[in-house]
Amino acid sequence: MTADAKTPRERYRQQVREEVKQRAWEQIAGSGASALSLNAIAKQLGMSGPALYRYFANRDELITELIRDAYRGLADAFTAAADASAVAGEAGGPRIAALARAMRGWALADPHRYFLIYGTPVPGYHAPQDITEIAGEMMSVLLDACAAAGPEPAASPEGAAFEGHLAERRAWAGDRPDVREPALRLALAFWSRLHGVLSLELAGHFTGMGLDPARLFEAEVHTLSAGRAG
Amino acid sequence: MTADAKTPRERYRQQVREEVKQRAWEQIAGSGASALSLNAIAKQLGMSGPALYRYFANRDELITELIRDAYRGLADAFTAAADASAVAGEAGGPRIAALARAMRGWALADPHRYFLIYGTPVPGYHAPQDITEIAGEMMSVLLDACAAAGPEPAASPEGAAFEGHLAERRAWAGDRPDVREPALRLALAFWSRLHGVLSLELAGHFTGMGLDPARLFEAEVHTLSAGRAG
DNA sequence: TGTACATCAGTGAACGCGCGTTCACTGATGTAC
DNA sequence: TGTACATCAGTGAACGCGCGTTCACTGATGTAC
Repeated sequence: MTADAKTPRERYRQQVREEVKQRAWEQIAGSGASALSLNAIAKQLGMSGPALYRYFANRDELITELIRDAYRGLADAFTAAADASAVAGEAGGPRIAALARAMRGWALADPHRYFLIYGTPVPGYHAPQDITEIAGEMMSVLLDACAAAGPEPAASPEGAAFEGHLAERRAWAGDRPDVREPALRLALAFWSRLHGVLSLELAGHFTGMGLDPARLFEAEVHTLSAGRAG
Repeated sequence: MTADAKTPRERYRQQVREEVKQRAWEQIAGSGASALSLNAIAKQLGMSGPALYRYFANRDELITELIRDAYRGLADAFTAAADASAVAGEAGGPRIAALARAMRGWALADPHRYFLIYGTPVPGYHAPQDITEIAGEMMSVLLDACAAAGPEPAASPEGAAFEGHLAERRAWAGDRPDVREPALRLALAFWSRLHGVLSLELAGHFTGMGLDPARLFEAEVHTLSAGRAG
């Protein structure tokens, strides 16, 4: 009953599913996610259109699977970066910077995969719960790094008020009393700032301006990680 | 030859064009930009499909027009907010905060319009030059506010190095020697941070977490505008 | 080891659909004398 | 003011296309005795 104990048929099934998804990604890279066509994928695989219905119930299931894989990939990239950082003896700011760079590297490796998660939302689409859980897993790795960086409580009254708000809305961080509000705040800044600079880069808004996206990204990383314990 | 000296036919033409665009927006709001269909728009307007070709050369021209209008709208919102802020006697931080809130208000009024500019890029699409110019006009209003806020040069070596990079890549700011590098830096932070928090909000990533997007936005506005001359 | 049966991958035809776009045409509106 | 002509909005038919999906079927692979 282990994952390896598969019949040849099951193994083959899974292999074809993977090939279908790979072609799907190629198609998305070429013409966008909305243009994804089951028939076109089948043709590229040398089979007839209806054959794909042996592997996916319909088009929506394939897309959901792609989104799930995208989340899974980003979560794994985060985990791998955190582990490597730990092995290297980093913590605090350097650990946060490592996560940031892992995020950018993952996004640059396949921008369409990134946009499938964080791009224009598909009207009417709601991610199934297991995908939400993967997103939570990702956030958990980030929260570990942020908590370990020992961020100071906000100095300004506005900042303190914001942390008060976060104290009331802690559900998204899971049941983790060790993660204090300054860490929540740092994690949210990490997420939204890096997403901001990264999505502008991936969409090409900087290249038209003659700016170097890598330096803009590093500048934001610096604001998040500089002077943190580690 | 003024804009008002229009023949009735020209006036009617323009009016129908506007109606077409309005229906196009409604359709985008309902099923996304990629599902925009000329035939469906025509049906909603009570005319046959081919009739639209009297008003738009093809589907691409209509989409480009929508994108142009979106940029125009955001630029106008910026200008209006800057003017109102000036009338109110604000400058520095408050002026920057006013621009930020104008940006959010504009985006919330029609999220799809926002995503048409800043969402997932359409593969192969390149905006015509006049659209780039509108983007520059928008940036110019932002730069005015940033320069007037008198931001201090970066304190850290990394920050200084970044400003050195910006000094070499000033083309996007136009020929404006009055705008120093700290102002460029502030404008880029404004743009990327607010886009980050705003696009996560519009895509619904916060609501699932139980967070209040308005407070997250204001927290970022605070980092950009607090303690600035004004 | 061989036979009988069940499982399942893949095919080809078909359904209904909506798309963008072209074309030749009708009929109303505007213009010139 | 009236007539002749040009302009132009809008129609309906048609083209070719690709889509998602269903269905009844063939043939290969695996399973049970």
